[in-house]
Amino acid sequence: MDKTSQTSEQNSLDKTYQPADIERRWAPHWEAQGYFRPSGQGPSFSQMIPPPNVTGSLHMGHAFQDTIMDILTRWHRMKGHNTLWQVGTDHAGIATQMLVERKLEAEEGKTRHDLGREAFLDKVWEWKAESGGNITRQLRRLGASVDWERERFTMDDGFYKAVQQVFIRLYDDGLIYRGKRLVNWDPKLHTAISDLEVENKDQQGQFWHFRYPLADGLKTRDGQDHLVVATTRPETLLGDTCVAVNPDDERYADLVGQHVILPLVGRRLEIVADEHADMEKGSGCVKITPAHDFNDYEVGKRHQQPLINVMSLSAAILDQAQAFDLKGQPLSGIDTSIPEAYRGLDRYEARRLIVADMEAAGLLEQVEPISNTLPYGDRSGVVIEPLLTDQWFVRIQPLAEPAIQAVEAGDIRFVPKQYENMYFAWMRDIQDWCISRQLWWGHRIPAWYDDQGNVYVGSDEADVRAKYGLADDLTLNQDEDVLDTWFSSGLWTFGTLGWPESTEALKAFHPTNVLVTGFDIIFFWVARMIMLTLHFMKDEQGKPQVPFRDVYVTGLIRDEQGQKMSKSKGNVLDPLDMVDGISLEDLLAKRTGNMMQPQMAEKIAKRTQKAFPDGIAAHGTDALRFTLAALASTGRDINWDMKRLEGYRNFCNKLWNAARYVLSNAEGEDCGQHGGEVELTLADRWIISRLQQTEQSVTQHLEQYRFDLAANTLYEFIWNEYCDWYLELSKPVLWDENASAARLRGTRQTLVRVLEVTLRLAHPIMPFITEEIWQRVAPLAGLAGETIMLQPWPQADQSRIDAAAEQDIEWVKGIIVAIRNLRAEMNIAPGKPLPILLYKGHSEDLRRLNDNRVFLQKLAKLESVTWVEHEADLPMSAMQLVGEMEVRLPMAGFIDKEAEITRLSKEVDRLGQDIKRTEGKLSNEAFVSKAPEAVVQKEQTKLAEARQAQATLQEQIEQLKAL
RNA sequence: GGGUGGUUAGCUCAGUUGGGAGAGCACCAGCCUUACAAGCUGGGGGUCACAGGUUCGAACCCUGUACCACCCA
Repeated sequence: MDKTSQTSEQNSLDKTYQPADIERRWAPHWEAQGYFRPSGQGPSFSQMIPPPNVTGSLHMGHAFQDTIMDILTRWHRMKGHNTLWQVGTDHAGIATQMLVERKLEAEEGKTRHDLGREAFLDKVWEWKAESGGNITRQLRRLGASVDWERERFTMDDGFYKAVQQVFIRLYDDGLIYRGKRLVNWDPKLHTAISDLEVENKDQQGQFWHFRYPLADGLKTRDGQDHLVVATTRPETLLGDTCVAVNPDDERYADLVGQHVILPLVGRRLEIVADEHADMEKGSGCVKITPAHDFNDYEVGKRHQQPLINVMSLSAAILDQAQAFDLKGQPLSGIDTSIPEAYRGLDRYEARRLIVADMEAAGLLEQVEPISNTLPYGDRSGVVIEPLLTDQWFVRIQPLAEPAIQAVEAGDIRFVPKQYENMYFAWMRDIQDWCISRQLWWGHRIPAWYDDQGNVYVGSDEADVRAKYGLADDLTLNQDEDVLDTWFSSGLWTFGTLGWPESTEALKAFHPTNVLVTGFDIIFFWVARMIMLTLHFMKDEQGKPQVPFRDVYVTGLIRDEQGQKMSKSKGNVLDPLDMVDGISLEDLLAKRTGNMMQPQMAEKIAKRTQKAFPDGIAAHGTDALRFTLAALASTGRDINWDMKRLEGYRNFCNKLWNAARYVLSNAEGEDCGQHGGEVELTLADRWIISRLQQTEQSVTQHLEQYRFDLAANTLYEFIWNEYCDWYLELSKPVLWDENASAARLRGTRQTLVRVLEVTLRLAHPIMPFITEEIWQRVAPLAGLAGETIMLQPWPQADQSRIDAAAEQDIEWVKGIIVAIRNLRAEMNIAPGKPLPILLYKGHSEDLRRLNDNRVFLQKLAKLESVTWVEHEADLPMSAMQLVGEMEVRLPMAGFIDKEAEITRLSKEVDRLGQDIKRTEGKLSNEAFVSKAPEAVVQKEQTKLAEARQAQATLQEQIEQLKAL
């Protein structure tokens, strides 16, 4: 884009702020100019985007985090740092595979097995090519200043190499092992999942109490010929191997070592003594099914029990059970037959039938309704089954230890700090991590097997043969499984910078400075990145490197009702719909189309119609970003509020119009950019002073990750100080035909320069509008530069903080507000010129009056201001106090006597309450003697002032009454 | 059951070593005042969840309770 054409085509800015056109011009321009690349100069600042799912789209949570990351990036870039924000996407194994499978089913009526592995993977890549641009398009629209030239994808060859390396090294270090273990098995998706992908849901369930007959004619102490065990999953009965009683339970002490007969099956089950049996619960006996329950597995291990698996990968009952020892080796000599009636039944059908059969056999003692929790797969939504399968695991303990220490030692800092506890709690109770997934889409495990089932780990077949000295004719088959997606994303910070090569990028940008992410992902990702990075990355002294210094944890964006946004609830908001706007029809189509549960569509449509009867208006990217920044407080939940967005869109408009005012008064005029004598008015010195404090404050808030406070500070300064007061104060100067050239120059210069600095301060939050305006304002401020985004970050100049000017302006504002009050309460038209008297003023008041008479007359619309020395010169008048000075408006023609008395009485009452409270404090001996001197002093001053003001007003009332 | 966070104006939320309760939006009244009606001016509105405690003084610190949310079992 040609910059000059852009500025010269239009002579003035549009009357209202039109973000769409501005944003579409600047985003591609910045990128094309290469402004997003690291400068190669100055200290490094780097962060990695948490890679979103490549085929997904950004939701509000992403927009929130990406905005924060961009604020940090732009801020550091302006501070002159060598800034890298690295972007990329994640292959998201299970999510993407499911999506493509569904599409395949819908479009071709085929399953992935119909296609075969290779053809299916081609389909996934096709889909990625088609939809993978979504995310990056959205990021660009949000103004994200990421270095697109370094964009990475977790399935890129280079990254895959890093993943392989990590796997191989961990295996060689003995930190990865393979074994037949119980895992969380998803019977619908046919894959193992990690504990983190399991969602536990409360529900009302049933506890079936079964009688297991004692073998060999034995009886319990109280004469029963059976033990009672209870279960929520009767179908697992088929895989029972023993019954446990508590070692301290005297009721069954003499039965330990004896047997019961497993009903329906007929197997003899040993009675074992184990702590796991809870004496208080039910009968105190518990059936043990080591192959189908995590707790039972541990019990079985303690008592050398076999593992008897009775379920298929689809959670149906097998035709014949499989028995294994604790090492996962097949066991012979155990009766693994399953009664014919149950063979092939789905787990729930089997449950019904087994309960019925037990009841028929008189072995069902009772059915107890209980509240329990069931584990669901977070992707499939079906109940997870603990299942004995061959899987790969990471031995986590040796990795967790240093990862805990890194946070304890402060090498990694969580912001807000409270999240460290969450991290510690999880890390200290961490289990080995199952990293294999029975999927096709993902990083294939670099392990090969020979016909004997021996395992060889290496980067490819040739490497394996060389490494293990295998004969060329030995047949090798690669493991069919892929790695958990989080295994690869755990390498994100260094894998994207070229590791395992020792690259310049790694040297410059690792460790990264900060990670911005949601708390829901601390375990999934943050913890794993810390563990893996510490293990693999060492600095030049060989000290383990952290992946990032700070972890800034954001809250979760919810809808207006505080509900989590989700596709199935139909309450998701696309950040770009906030930006561009969307009609109700399109929004409905978006929310109800392509649903996993179409029956929800009607309900969602209704809700959507109610929440957005007119669709969503366009607000622009800057307004969205500002809103997100303003919402970024330390809380855990953030309820999205369209009203806030609207408010901040209005704020953009305010800034826009302020710029229009400044430009209309400065363009083509002498703004001091070429030198010349400059005279600064009180208002000029005041706004410059306030600007320094704003710079200081915004910078400090950004340093502390308080984006909300930074945004508030900017809002406050721009609207309530620059616009409300300074622009108004500049008018009397600019419109004064007799104003000196130096004075005009000073005011124009201040208008322009303060705006220019403010734009830079606001740029990280609102990149587009600030750039657009800056292009016009910068030359007037005597600055050259291609873009605001490479200008220096403003630095406060302490010498320009001017307390005297601030006090004087407060005085001016006090008088103006007093007069506005009088007008409003006396119902006097805003434009009617008023004659004002000032009485009982001090010499300081007189000085201020003389200095600021013009400001007062213009801004308060005064006919005259008269300084009165003697009471005799005062006509009857309405009154407002400014400090001790009385601002008086003669009543003739303006004032309703009764109304004025009422108004003053209200004020007297209010002061009375203040006085009472302050007197109470000061009459408290303990307060006066124990509170700090300054606090007591303050209260005393306050009391004196309030008393005096009250007396003055009271006197005024008396005088009015006497009239 | 264990843990964490929260409860402040009608709504969404600030409140930084304890010292006169704030913002935006909404509401009421008046204004097209030559940057802005996406605006200007003025105004009403809160037992800071509840109960104790510490303190001269508590929205803030401590204890307990209730409710909400999330995490874990």
